Amino acid sequence: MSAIPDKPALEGLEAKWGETWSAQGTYLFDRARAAGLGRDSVYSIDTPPPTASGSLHIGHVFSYTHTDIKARFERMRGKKVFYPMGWDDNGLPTERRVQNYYGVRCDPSLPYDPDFTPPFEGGDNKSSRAADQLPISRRNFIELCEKLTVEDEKHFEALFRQLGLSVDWTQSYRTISDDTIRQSQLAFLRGLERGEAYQSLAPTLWDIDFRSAIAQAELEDREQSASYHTIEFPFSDGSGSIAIDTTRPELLPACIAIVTHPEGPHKHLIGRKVRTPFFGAEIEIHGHHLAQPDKGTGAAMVCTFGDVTDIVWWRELRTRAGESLPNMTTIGLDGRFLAEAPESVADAGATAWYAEEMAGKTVFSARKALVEKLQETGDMTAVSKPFQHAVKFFEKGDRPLEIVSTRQWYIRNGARDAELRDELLANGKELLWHPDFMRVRYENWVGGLTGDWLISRQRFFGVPIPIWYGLDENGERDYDRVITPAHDALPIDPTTDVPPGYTAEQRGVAGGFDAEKDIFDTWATSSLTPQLAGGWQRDEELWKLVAPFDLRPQGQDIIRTWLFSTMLRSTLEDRRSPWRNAAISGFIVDPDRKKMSKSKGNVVTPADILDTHGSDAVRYWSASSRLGMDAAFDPQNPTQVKIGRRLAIKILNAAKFVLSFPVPEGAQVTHALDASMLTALDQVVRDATRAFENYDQARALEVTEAFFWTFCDDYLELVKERAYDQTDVGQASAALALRLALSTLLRLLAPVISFAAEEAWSWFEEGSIHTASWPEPLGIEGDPKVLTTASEALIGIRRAKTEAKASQKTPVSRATVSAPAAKIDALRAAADDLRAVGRIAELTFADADELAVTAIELAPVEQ
RNA sequence: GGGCCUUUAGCUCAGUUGGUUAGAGCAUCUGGUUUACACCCAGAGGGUCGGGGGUUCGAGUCCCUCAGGGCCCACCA
Repeated sequence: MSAIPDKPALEGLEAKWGETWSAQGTYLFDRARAAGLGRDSVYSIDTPPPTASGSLHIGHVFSYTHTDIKARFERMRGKKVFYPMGWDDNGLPTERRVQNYYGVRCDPSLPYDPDFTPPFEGGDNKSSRAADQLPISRRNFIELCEKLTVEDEKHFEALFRQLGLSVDWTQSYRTISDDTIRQSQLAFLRGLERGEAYQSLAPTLWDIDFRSAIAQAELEDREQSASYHTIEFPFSDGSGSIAIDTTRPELLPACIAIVTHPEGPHKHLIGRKVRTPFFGAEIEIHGHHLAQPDKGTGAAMVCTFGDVTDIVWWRELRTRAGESLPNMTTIGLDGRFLAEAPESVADAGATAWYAEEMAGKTVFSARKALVEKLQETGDMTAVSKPFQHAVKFFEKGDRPLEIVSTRQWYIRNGARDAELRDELLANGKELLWHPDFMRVRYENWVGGLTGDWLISRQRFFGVPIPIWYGLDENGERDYDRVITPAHDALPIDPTTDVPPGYTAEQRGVAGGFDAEKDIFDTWATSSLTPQLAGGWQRDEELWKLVAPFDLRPQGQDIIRTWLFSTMLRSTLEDRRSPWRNAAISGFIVDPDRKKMSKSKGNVVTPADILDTHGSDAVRYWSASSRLGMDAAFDPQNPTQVKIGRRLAIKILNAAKFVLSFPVPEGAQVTHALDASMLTALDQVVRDATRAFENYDQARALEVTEAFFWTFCDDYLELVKERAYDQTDVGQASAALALRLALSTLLRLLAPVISFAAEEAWSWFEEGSIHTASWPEPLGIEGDPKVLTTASEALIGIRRAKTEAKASQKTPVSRATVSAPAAKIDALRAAADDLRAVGRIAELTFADADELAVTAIELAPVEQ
């Protein structure tokens, strides 16, 4: 126990208690006890690993606090809380930050330089030109990634500690650690052995700047300006032409077909042959239901590949001869046109013109050149005014995606497997969602999947795909001969490790082997966070104690990525949901209801807010919003934060006051008013407990807070004279009731107002409030009406004094409270306290329909 | 085009299975106050519950419909 300060204050509580909790191991997972008691004694949390290289924003504070509140509640209820923290170091954000911070870029062809030092440190986040970045080896690059993420993680941890997250910091993982790489590679190999992972050469959504394939879940639409270009395709028999509209005229050399609706206005042309204007490739007009009769001219050109519909047509259409359509690649992996025109181009002059005017150019420049040419030849008859239309982008990319054919690794996700899809939906139904309607977003996503999950990325910093390929006698990769490492050899890097049965000298030579150089998409590892945190295939005893996890907290924006992919991996590996509950936080909007984002410049740093208002205040603001609901935050005037701060200060002051009343030995609650208050408090305990159980921390806080203010403003005012006066027979009862209520209220508030509650607790109890037992109803039987009626009368007395413009301390010589008979009994039970608080010499009661102060006589003011 | 959420006082939000006169905090106004708390206390004013229709003895609450705000998915010639 510590001494009660003269002037309780919030300042310094974060540092003081943060150190104490850390030193005393308050939040450590008690694994030994948990092992003795079994899985049901544990509450395990699959904490979202923040992107280490990302910036902290107020949204982190918001959603992580929701989780912490639940963790603290479960801990006080006696659960052994497994609350780890992970760091997501993988992925493009880290690569990009390292490039700018150190002024380097990765060139995998360069050898490792053990003495390398970067050109500089601390570069800003503006993207610098690739030409200004020093090329370094992959290993050097990865070392810089590791160095910088460790620094970034320290900042996150400091903030999370200041916020008061009750994380067990000894249970942490990094997505780039050896353990993680091993588990990630192992999960992949097991999937490969079960036939869930496979490679495929297919059209792929491709980001030309990152030079990597990307997955459906990473797509986003953006509005782009475009124009319809009308192009005439002459019939091969010379009998006229058919017009099409396109926004991608530069893909004309890759045009492989014309498509129109089987019931549309051009249906009579289906099967006829046309030639691509200028380039002269002979193609056929096909019918397909996806061709919309009312769009453009009613006919469209099919190119390899302008958009995802082109992929469908390329796959599904057949010529009259029954042949599938060719893949005429024109755009390279760098987004520039290839050196040579596709072989379908029949016109020699056009082939030469292509090599001169389109080869090596970007989409934009090639389009300009070809449009001019086709206008010159008269094949392009019209160009519409620019309009806005949605184009697919990589969510982290800067230019529209192209579609190129590449060989990639995939994991089955139910898109083409009804049985798996149904299993994923069934597992989603068993999961308890908070709020429940979030399940629909998951179901929509699962139901709308168009392809398996593309997990390979042509990047550098991440988990290597742990395989090699056998090389044939010509030194070419034989994709059918995938060589895998033994499970106990993991983790491996195939670019430096040698596959079983080979020697290092056989790397890259005929009959030898070749490493897969791609890495896994960051989600392919993040989808394993329960396994990473819970010791899957590393510490099976721990895994049995924590899995399936009790809680997955996360934002609703990553249901399609993180939640879905984690569900998928668990379903494939264990045929079950990885968690019992999913708590989905809303996001933070500014006062204009716009989503906060860096580009809009309305992001405030959470450290400033915490410093200015205190962690309890910010925790209160977070707790006030229900799960799934967006919360407004105005950095200029954070109203809810200020209210939280006021509550925290009030808690300290009220506790100090209550503790100033001595509780005599053997004290009993004997006074009707005290029993009444404690009975009402029991109901608050029941309501708040049920709300916390149901993941409704906002309601738990609301009912507790409402009672707390009534407790301070009415009950405490009513009994303070009696509690102080040791000659009063009711003193012991009041002092004890106050003490019991304080103890209960502090524990009810501790999950939210964690620092102030701990501070006040330390004034009269040993040990941390956060490991104290959750309050149970006291069961003292009182009449709740006594307190509510006394409060009503008190308000009447106050109003009378306010209307007389008198001080509340003004003595009253006589007062009459009129009330219905039923209430008068309650008033009589509290008459002594009412007289004391109102300074009323003579208090009488009279019958009336409604409770009111019907007569009051203020004592003359002494001159 | 499909789906989900949302609309209650100037602002931020409660309002449980339908049940008296719709609540809280902030803001506003009027007062008080210096031995728990000025980071305080008391009191007051303020709402056609987005619009319309329906079910019901009774609707903020249930149903239909329209509109505003937000998000997700689809479309992308």
